[in-house]
Amino acid sequence: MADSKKMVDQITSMNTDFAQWYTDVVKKAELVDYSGVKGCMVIRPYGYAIWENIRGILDAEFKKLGHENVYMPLFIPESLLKKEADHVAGFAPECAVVTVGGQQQLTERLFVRPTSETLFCEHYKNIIHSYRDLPKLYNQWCNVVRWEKTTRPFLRTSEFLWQEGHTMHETAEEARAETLRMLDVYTDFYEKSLALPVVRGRKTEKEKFAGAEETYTVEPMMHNGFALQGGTSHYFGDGFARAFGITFTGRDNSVRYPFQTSWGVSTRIIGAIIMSHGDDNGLVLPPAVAPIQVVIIPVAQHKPGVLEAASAVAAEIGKRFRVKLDDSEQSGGWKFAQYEMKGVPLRLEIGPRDIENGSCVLVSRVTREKRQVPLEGIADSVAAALDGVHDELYKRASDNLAARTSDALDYAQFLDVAERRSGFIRAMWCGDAECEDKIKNDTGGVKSRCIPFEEERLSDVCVCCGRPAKHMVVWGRQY
RNA sequence: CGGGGUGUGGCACAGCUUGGUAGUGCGCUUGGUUCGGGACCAAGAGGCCGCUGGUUCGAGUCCAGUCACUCCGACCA
Repeated sequence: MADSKKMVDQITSMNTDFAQWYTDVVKKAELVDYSGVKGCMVIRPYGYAIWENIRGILDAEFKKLGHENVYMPLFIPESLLKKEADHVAGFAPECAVVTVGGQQQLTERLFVRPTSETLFCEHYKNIIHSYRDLPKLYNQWCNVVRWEKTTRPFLRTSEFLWQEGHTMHETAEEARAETLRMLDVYTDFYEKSLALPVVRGRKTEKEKFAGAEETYTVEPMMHNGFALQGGTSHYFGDGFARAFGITFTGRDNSVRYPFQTSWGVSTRIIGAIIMSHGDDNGLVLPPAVAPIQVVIIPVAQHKPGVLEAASAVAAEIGKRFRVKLDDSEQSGGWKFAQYEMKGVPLRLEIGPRDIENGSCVLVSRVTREKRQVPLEGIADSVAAALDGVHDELYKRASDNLAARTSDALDYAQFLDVAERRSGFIRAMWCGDAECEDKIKNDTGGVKSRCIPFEEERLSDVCVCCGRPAKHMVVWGRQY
C-alpha cells in the first residue's frame, strides 16, 4: 500500500524521522494550517475542538476552587513591563512591539503581552486595599505573543493560546499553598484527562520563570524520550507587589504587601498529546478531550436498514458521548483510515451482518482490536471501551516513562546514558548553575527538568563536579 | 542569529542540465457501479510556475536580488 499513489495520505514513520512524523500528523489530522504570518498557525476546527475540551475541563476545575475569569488588555506599555527588573529582562527580547497607532507614532511603545503579570499587578493595585479584599483568584483565557526564532505547530508558535491564573494572597503560606494546589490541578488533568503521567517538581534557579521565587512544573515524556514543560505554577513572593506598590491594610492595621502566584498551560498541551500518544497511523486522542469519542461507520450503507440502524445507535450513545455518524459516500476502508489518522478513540462498525445478529463491532484506536458487541446496552459497552482506551494509553505512556528513565551515579555514566538513550536521567546535583551549564554543553542539550517532589538520595555527591549533593534532579532534553 | 532544504492547479511531485509558452498521481465536480481495511468506470473543471529585475525574438527553465515556508542548532510555554 506504500506505492506512490498513496503518498498524499502517508505519514512518515516515527522511527524514520520523529519531527517529520509530528508535522505529518498535525497536517493529516487536520489540526492546523500554516498561515501567512510567520510562526503563527491557523487552528482548524478539529484542533480547536480539542482545545475547547481542554479548556472546558480545566475551566470547570478552576471555578470549583473559586477562581474567576477576567480579561486583560492585549498591550502592555513599556513602562509597565519594566517595573519588575527580572521580568522585563526575561521577556523583552522576545516581544512584539507596537510603535504606531493609526497614522501616529506612539509616545510610548506598546508591547504585545507575552504574559500578563504586569497587567494584573497594575489592576490589583487599584482593587486591593484591605485583607478583606484577599485572596484575589483571577484567571484569564487569552492569546499571547512571543517572537520565537523557530516555530513548530502547537509546541512553539509566535502566538499561542493559554490560560494564565494570577492570584494574590494575604500570606506567603497561603500563596505557596495555592501554587502547589494548582500544580495538583494540572497533574490530575494530565493523568485523568490526558492519560499522561508526569514528573512533578521544582525548577532550578536557572530554569525558573523570570521574576518568580519558585517555579513548579509538570513534565510528561514524549514518545522519543524528550520532555515537554507541560504546565507551570509560580510562587512570586511579594516581589511584584513591591515593584508595583500593591499594598493592603492587614488585620493588625499595618501596611502589607500581598503574596502572589501565577500558573498556566497552553495549546502546547495539544503537542504533548500528539507526541506521547500518537503512532504511525496518526493521532491518538485520550477520550476525555477527543472531539469525536466514537465514530460510527455504517458498512454497506445503501442496503436497506443499515443507515436506520446506525442512526439509532448514534442517537442512543449520543446521549452520553460525543459521537459522529459518517454516512458520507466514501468507502469503508477510507473512513477507517481517516478516523484513525484523526485519532478517534473508538470506532463502531455496523453492517447487515451485525443487524442480523443484533450486534456491532467496536474497534479501539490504540490496540486496533475488533470486538463484536451486542447492541443491547451498547452505551455501557462504549463507556467501558472508552475507559479501556484511556487506561491503555496511560499504561503505555507510563511504560515509556519508566523504560526511558535511568539513574546516573557518576559523570561518565551520565554522559554515556545521555549519548545512548533519549529519556530522563536521575542524578544528584550540587545546586550550582555552572554544573547545569556544563552538563548542557557536554551533552548537547540535556537540561535540568526539575527537582522532583519524590527525591531519592542516589549518592552524596554531585554527578557533575563531585562536590556534596543538595538535590536529586531529573535531567532530559526538551521540546 | 548560524547551517541545510523547498517554493510549479487544493495536495505530493516531474519538467530546468541542453530556453520554444506546462504535465503526472491524488483530491475536486457530474453520472453510474460499489462498500466488513485507503473501490472502479466515464466525462469535466482548475495553473499570476513564490516575487522583482535582468539576458533573449522568446524564460517554469539561464543570471541577480528578494520574500516565504520548513528542518537542525542557540532561546523559550
